[in-house]
Amino acid sequence: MSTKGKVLVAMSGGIDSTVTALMLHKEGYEVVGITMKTWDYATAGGGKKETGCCNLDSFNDARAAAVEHGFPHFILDIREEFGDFVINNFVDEYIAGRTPNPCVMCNTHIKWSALLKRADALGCDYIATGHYGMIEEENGRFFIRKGVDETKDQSYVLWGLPQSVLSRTLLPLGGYRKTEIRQMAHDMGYPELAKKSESYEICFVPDNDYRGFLKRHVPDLEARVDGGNFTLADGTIVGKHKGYPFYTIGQRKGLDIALGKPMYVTQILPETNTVVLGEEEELQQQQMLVGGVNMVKFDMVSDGMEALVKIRYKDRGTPARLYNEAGKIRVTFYEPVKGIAPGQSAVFYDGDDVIGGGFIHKTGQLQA
RNA sequence: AGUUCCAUUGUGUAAAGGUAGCACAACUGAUUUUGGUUCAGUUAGUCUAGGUUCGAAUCCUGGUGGAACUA
Repeated sequence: MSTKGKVLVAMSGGIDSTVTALMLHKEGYEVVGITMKTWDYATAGGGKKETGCCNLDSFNDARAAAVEHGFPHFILDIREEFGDFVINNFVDEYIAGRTPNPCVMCNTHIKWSALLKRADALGCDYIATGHYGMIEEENGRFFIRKGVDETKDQSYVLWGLPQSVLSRTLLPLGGYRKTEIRQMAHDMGYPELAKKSESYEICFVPDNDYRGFLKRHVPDLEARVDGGNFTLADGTIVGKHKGYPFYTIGQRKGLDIALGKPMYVTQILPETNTVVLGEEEELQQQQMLVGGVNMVKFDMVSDGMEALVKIRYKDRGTPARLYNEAGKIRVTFYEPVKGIAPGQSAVFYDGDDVIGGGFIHKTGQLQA
């Protein structure tokens, strides 16, 4: 019956993953659904989220779809690994004065390995998710290509996946546009899914208040860091802030300081609990150093290689050249880029293909 | 305890007798599988008590508060 193979599909209960499962089922794959429990919503409060990469709220929907179409569905409790890794890393990074991207950490270190482990146990050939991206193979390497729908492309959050995982991953939505997926959900008999709004927010911060989450998670943090100085680049003190972990590079809103011009956070200095503010031009950087690199399309960066580099999720990318530098990659942009935040992911593209990616280590003029 | 100057939304500033406006901040919404950005919209002010005037932020008097100068 499974002419195409057996596939474990990560189902959140949202529109994208549900359509993914049904699409593969229709195509003749033997589908097994799985919903990962990453975080305990009962204790976290909130819960009006709809589709998402990792929420449990609509896990009943996932199960219902599986039952209706006659394939099995499991729940996988990965709260422990998720908490130990993703949440601790998230907190540690902010305390280090950096800006983490927990979705990337989860995809790279938790979600796919948990899926793969389960896939092996269940005898599945593949794993699949509802990400908007495509997996291609060339010269013996598997890589991710941007989804056809540029506005929904999620290749950015998948840069960390190793070859061993990519070779067994299916991303069936990558060739479609979101509007087509909505139509499919509708046609497949899930009109209410088709209407669900997009998810946002970090899955373990349902109220969208990461500052509050940090305070609750590290009880003495607030008292320890409250009342540091806002300064300008030249060191002039212009005000008091609520503690360096509660700010991020490029931030404009919430500074509660009126200087007549829009001011942005340009530097975070944990050692002195100082947050440096500057005008828009001061956010511009033309170089950065990227560490923790995972190569995807190619097995290495050749010095001077040209690439389109994204420094945040919704970023059209900026042309740059890449150079190897002591185990890291130095990126030199062709033009200044605004608000590069250490801790965020940098993803290198060759056209629509992900060459590789890493974490932004530092920015600014670097010694060559 | 003398003289002078000043007082306008949360902050900084416009309005030289005729609709109190701008920037920043704040709030709300749109956008977004991270943070952030961006966009749209909203709120909110003439220190106080009198006077002149058809009409006062604006002119006059007292008060209050701040700044500069005076021995």
